[in-house]
Amino acid sequence: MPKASDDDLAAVIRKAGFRATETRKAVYAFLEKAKYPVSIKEIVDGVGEKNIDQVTAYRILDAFQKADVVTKIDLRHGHAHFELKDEKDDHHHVICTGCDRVEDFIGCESERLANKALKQTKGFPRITSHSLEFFGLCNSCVRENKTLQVA
Amino acid sequence: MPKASDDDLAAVIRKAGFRATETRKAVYAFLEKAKYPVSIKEIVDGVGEKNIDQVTAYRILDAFQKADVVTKIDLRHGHAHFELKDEKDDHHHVICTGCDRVEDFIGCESERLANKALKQTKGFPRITSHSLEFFGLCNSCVRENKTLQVA
DNA sequence: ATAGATGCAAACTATTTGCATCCTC
DNA sequence: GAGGATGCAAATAGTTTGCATCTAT
Repeated sequence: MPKASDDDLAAVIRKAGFRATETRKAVYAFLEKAKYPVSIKEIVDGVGEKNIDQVTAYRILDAFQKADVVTKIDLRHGHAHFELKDEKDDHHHVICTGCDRVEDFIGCESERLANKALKQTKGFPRITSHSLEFFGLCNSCVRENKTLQVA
Repeated sequence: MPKASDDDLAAVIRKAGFRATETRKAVYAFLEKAKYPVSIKEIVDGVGEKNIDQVTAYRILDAFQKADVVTKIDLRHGHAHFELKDEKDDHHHVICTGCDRVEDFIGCESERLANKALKQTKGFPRITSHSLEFFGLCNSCVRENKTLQVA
């Protein structure tokens, strides 16, 4: 993700169509430094300084999604996770069903697969988005002999 | 899905490791005739005759999942959808973000992609499951000029 | 008969809505 | 100043848990 310096941050947010409030800058900055998809709770806690309300977090994430700045991801944890959308690399995740480990992977070939899918369907003119995640037990969970969760 | 005649139903359920109760047979039969992934509410309503409790539905679906009989799917509708797992064709879905339309598609090449993913990760020995869904507006929603939902 | 299955009530978690107040443009 | 943004309280939705009762094996 292109690191927007704290100075440009406001500009980035305005370009997305929003007022560059402290709260939004804080949330955006937090998302920028997050290594993996974060939950609402992590955002609220992680923003630290500026105390932001959980409801506000939901609203900001919602707005960012609509502005195509953020992606909502289902890690099968029972609640949503979010990350900044990166136009260039369409990456996806490998998620451990035993612990919280998440790793990225790129090269999902979504265009090709989407076309393949469109050829098989009757009612869709085009695909606009997709989800793809892989699940498995990570090495340390395998060592600890954790059983595979249904997630 | 191999249609289990109402007679074999009990056997199928027992083989999965459960007691073949009326409730389970009803749920299984309903899943068998469902054309697309169904929600808990649809199951409870659809089973008709035998009034089953929502909680029981959750528990049965949970058990079926653990027995690898059922798959839980995220259509981005805010609640889970379920369908019978079909060993042979690993199919996925194209979901309209304007209405409830869902179509199937097969050939996700998950093995190849999963291997590709494993090569890029450091902490995972193998992939045990995956999710993949495509989203877009269906023809009639496009005609009605519905805006793309973030879902 | 016994352990698993079910129903009902109640708890819990995630997310959304209403409204008064605040702050950016 | 005006309209979008935020916080607080409260509602809603989905899902889970506890426990007494029932039933398939």
